[in-house]
Amino acid sequence: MNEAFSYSEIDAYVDRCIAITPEERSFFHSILEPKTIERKQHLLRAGEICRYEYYVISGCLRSYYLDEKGNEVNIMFPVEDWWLGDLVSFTYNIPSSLYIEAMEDSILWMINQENKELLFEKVPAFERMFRLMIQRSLAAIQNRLYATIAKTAEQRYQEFMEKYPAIPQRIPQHHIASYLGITPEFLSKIRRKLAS
Amino acid sequence: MNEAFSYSEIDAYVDRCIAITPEERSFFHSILEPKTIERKQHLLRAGEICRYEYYVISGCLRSYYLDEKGNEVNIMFPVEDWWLGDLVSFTYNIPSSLYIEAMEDSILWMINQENKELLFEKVPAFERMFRLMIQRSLAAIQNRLYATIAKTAEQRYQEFMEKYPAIPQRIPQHHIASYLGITPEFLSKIRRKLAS
DNA sequence: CGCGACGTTGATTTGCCTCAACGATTGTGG
DNA sequence: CCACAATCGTTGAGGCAAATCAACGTCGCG
Repeated sequence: MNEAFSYSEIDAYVDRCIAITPEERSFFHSILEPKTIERKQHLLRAGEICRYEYYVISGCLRSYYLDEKGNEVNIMFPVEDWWLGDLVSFTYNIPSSLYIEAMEDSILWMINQENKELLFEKVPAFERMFRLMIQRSLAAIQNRLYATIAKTAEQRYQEFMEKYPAIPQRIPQHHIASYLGITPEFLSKIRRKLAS
Repeated sequence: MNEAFSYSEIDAYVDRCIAITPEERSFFHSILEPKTIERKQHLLRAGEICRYEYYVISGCLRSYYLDEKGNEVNIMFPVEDWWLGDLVSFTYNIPSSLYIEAMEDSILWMINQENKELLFEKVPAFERMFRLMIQRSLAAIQNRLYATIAKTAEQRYQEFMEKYPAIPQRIPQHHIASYLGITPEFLSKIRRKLAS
């Protein structure tokens, strides 16, 4: 394992959620597996079972699915200090409907189902950490749903730019349009309008 | 406490998620508080802190928020065997942005923040049960978001009818329209089209 | 250089909203 | 038990947000 795989980021993440002993931390470290992925490569494809949950040390990815017309619909753009994976596929061992593609060369920690269970048994506090993580995801996706239902594309775009000002530098605009639930052409028109 | 407050439904719910001992079950029962609410009464209003999580023994409710124009936007229609509450408000003790109204006279179990923590300490398996519950909520709301982004109102209505065929008998149509993110008038037109 | 990926622009179409009006049903007080 | 209001669903005309389609300019890169 090379030195790009530092525990410091993920340790800081853990410390923000729960308090653990040095021994518990060591055990946690022991079940983390390193993973690197190059730009344009896929971490997961629809139909595969998602065997891991991933923590992003560095890099940028996108998760998406294909709608019935075959259009890619972007779900999220995980960057540094985010967790990602297909929780449903991972938990129930069923084929995923998601694709995950690296948008930049990325460095990740990964943890498999069996070891995650083991971790929960040995250190129940981690059950809490993951519950808190899911809870935050739930809150975030709820807000996104309400925005999609009740707000215009222009408002959603402005909120996206406020919330994730760094993402547009790393992700092509047409992918952001897809995330917002609009066409690239329409996003372009929104930007023109806002610029004037 | 009268006999309408039966443990059998919630016990069955627990048993579907985790295995516990009779003593653990007794402790769980000891922290449940009974609650009845009449049709048209509110269980929660925006601005209040959500002090409880609720399990529905019987009845039907709706949770909604007000968008910036003051329109009610329905979020879910909890019925028998569902959990509800405002997780964000409950967890972080911040004012809720949700309203919860009973659509029928309803019978609930409720559990407060302090006792929930106590439960997690005494019986860690419950941390798992709540994690699984949140996980299912997350999966459900994700699907709803993707449907809202990528599908037409007609498709969403048909999926709603397949998934919750019993709800339309209990909830007025204009509330279902709001849940689907469309106007009552447009839902009416969709129904006319589908009927022919 | 030439090709593919990306963003922009304009013309046209469509999904859904707004507003206004109108029955049908339910509920409620006199 | 009736009268009346409130609630709920429907219908139609018109309008707007956003999609579709097609064309074009730019940039980075093999």
